[in-house]
Amino acid sequence: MPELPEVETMRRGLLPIVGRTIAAVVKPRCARRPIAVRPGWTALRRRLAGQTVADVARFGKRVVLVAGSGDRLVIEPRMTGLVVLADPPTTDHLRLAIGFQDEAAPTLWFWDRRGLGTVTLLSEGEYAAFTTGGRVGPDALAVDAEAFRARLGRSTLPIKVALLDQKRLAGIGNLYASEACHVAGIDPRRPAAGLTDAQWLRLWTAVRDVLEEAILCEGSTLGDGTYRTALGSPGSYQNRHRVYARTGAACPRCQSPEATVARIVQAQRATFYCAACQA
DNA sequence: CATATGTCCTGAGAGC
DNA sequence: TGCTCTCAGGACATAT
Repeated sequence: MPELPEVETMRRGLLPIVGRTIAAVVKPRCARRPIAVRPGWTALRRRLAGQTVADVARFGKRVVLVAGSGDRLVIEPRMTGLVVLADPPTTDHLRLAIGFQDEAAPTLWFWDRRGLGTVTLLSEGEYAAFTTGGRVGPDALAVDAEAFRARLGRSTLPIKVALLDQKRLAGIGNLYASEACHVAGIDPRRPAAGLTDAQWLRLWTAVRDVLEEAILCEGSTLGDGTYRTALGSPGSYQNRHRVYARTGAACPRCQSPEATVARIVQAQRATFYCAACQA
């Protein structure tokens, strides 16, 4: 499931399209129900065709293609979406194709097996309103320690559940929330509002360290093998997971056979942690 | 307002 | 073997 590091990796892999001119916006044949495209395919074609790609940005877990006009094409991969310049994993589940005037340039594909992803075209003003309007919080890598605490610290929710709330901070998903709590040595069940000063600093640092290390590893390709970089290669951070999906394994910090990774459910999502060293 | 729950979706894997 | 069932979880609508 693409979270901040996976989406940032996609973004970086898409940078070769900056400066290219969009020739066509295509809705691929799709045997299944098409994904949500707002405000509609006709508007996408009319407003994007002929536009130069000025930048490829990221906001939380969304990829943002910035057109020369100022329009932003916001792509949300959600669970199984991929934005690639390479061949998609399969020839079905193709959701969007963008071709460029340079015929040698590869096509940009949005592929999404489960079809939960969305594509939304926003004007410059609409995008500004979206990123500052309170529906989504600031990017998890864009906040300092004080802002990090301010966004999370008033909640009585378990800290791991609060980390998942995109209205507080954008970009952290289920995998990296568990990993960050482990690195910080904090029990994921602890109410956010009860963390100590030292724990807030450790958690802010851990979130940054985990996300940045995962970006360097080009994200996590899980067992289903779905996630790929924009050029089609898998990530490698799954080899460094400390607790995620490692139920029963020895805790990498305790290094003791008695201290094993536990799996619990919080807010209908799996949480992994070590009861021995996460207080 | 804050928090909780149900919904969407496909395919892998378990269990019989 | 082949069927059915469960599960994975990001974001949002709706309920409390």
